[in-house]
Amino acid sequence: MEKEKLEGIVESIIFTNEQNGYTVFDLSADNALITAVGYIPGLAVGESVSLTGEWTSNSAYGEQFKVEYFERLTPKEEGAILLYLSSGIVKGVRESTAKKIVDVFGSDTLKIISENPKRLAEIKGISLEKAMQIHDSYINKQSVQNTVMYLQPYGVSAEFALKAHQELGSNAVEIIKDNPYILCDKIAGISFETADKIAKAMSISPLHKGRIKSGIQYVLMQCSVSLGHTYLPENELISYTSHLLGIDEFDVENQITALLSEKQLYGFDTYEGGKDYQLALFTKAEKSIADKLLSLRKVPSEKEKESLNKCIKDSEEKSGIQLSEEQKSAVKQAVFGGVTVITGGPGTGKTTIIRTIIDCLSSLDKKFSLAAPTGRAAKHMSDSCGIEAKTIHRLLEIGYLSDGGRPGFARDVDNPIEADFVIVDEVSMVDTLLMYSLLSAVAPGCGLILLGDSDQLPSVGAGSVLKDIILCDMIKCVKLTHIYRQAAESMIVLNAHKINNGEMPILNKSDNDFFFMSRTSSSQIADTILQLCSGRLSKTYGFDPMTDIQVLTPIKKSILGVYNLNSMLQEVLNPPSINKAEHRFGDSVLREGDKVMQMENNYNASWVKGDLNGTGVYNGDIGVVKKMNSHSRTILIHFDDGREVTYDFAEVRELSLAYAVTVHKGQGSEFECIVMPVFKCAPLLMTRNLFYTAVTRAKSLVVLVGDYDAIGYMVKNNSEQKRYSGLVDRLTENQ
DNA sequence: TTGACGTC
Repeated sequence: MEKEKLEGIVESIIFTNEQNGYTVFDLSADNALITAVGYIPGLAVGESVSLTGEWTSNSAYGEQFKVEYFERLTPKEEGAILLYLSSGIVKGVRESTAKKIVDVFGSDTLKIISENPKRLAEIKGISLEKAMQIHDSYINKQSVQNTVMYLQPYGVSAEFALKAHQELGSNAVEIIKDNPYILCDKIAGISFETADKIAKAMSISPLHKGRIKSGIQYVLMQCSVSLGHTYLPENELISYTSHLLGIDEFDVENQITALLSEKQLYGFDTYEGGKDYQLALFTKAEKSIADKLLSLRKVPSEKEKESLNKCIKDSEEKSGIQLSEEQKSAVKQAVFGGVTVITGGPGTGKTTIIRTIIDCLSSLDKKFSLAAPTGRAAKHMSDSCGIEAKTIHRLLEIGYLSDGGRPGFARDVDNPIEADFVIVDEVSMVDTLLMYSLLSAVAPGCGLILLGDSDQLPSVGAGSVLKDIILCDMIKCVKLTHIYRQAAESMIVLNAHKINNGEMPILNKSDNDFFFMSRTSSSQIADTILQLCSGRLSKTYGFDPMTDIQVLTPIKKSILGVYNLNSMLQEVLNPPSINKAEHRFGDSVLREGDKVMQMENNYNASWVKGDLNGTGVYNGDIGVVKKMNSHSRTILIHFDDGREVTYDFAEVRELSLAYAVTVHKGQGSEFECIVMPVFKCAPLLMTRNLFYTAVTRAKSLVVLVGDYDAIGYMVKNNSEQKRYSGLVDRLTENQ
């Protein structure tokens, strides 16, 4: 996006969050009234500001200018100064006082307030005490401004500069000059590179202690982000850090010791006699997860288990599905075992078990909440259980905390989830920090049921929580192995097992359901996928390209990414026509008849479903573009559960074409037919888990298109097992 | 390189 610069006068303040300075206001610039949003604390009507940022469109409020950097132009002439002081921006000064001061000091007013405040007391009605109070209030406002202005040239946006000022106080600039690294240590969102840039500009020594300490923590953080580690072995930490900072390993070791005594870092002895080092954040998270899981455990009594026999029987009659002994015992354990993990591959009956558990909990009059890590997985859970499931973030009520405005969860230790049971699906995608937040919000005594398949996609964030819980052998895990799906003898299931064992799948056996088409270039792969989806598969198998066939790909960008495949698929599956209205926005087009997915939560959108109506469309909802109206600038979307929602053209950015989706979004859903490009992309994504997940989304047909060697690479790449995580040790120590 | 989230 192109950065734009605007200058103008603040016309009115629409909203201010006093805690964090987030402000919504109208600005008159170039004879137009503009709504702008951004972090500008204490902004007042009448102020002149210069804003840098970009245009955004907000679903509920339309076009808005999002401010990243700002400059307040200090008012120079008397009228402007009077307006400025009258706005209430300086504590202790209202309109009448402002007028008195400006009458006396004219255009020197602000200079007097900041440099020679005693002179204010010359004015009748202003005591010396009040004069000093006015001075302090004005200087404090200036210090916010100074911090923002000092940090902006280094690429720190107003939002983060403000956080720095809040954290460091009115001497922020002095403190930063003394040790710029305090910025990346204390303010989430300011990077080590930014702090290092400021330090370089000030010629701070590369051996500055603050620099080395921050470097160590930065390396640990980077390794968690890019590799999923929650700690690093000593030798790796020292060598990466000394490399990054261009200093001696010995100097790094010294500061590790310092960080340990400051409790910023924790050390753990390894079995081999070495040391592992972990950021305090992850130590706390892993310790809490372990403590909570262990404390939730209960051993169900025989009497309790028997008491469920009738509920289970009723549930079986209702669904017409007979549960095996293995499944019945899983249900009993889940209902009375405090905390239970249920794992199993596709077709092993997890959905049947969740439904039965829900029936039992309902008949016991228990309150329960359902959740999953991605929007699409939550949607799938809702559909298969007939009860609303939320993303974990939504269950925890993500929002802005009152203390400083960082995003945070409203549900926590002090305000736990109001339920007797919390049931979470697709737990393999839950990372350490999210699990920590989730478990913190689970009240003592609340039942916890975790379901997942540890062979499927791991979390994007650090840790391998589900694998660790299974591995530690301290929490009751029910492992479902029997495959109930009618396709038990199909090649899809057989190949899924082969992939899991690191073997090549069997391809192209005649009369079967697992095919590979060799294509060398990206454009050949894309062309073949288009042919398959637009005709070949529906001719041969009778699949409906809109509902039965799903293209899954690992990435979003490049020729074989979601964006491009979607626009190519749109061309063949729903081509332009004079009968179909369309709407262009950004690089994309939406046309009547298109298959779309809602990509973010919109709590305000209202829907209609027959006689019913309500509000809210959520990330992962899938639908079809029914009608477009270029006069009212609206689009009607028909969602697959029957809800109809009218989108304003400005809201259309929340939608994306859904002919192709990422494998990550596909986890949790099933489709008749999967078409997947197999090609060399980012090695971190070319994993066995990803390939296994994609393949097992298919109920009756898998078609792989591309490079045979890429399949081999994915099958062999089980890099996810190489994540360093301390959770197993926390779960098993002291037991 | 994948996911989640948002104050008028």
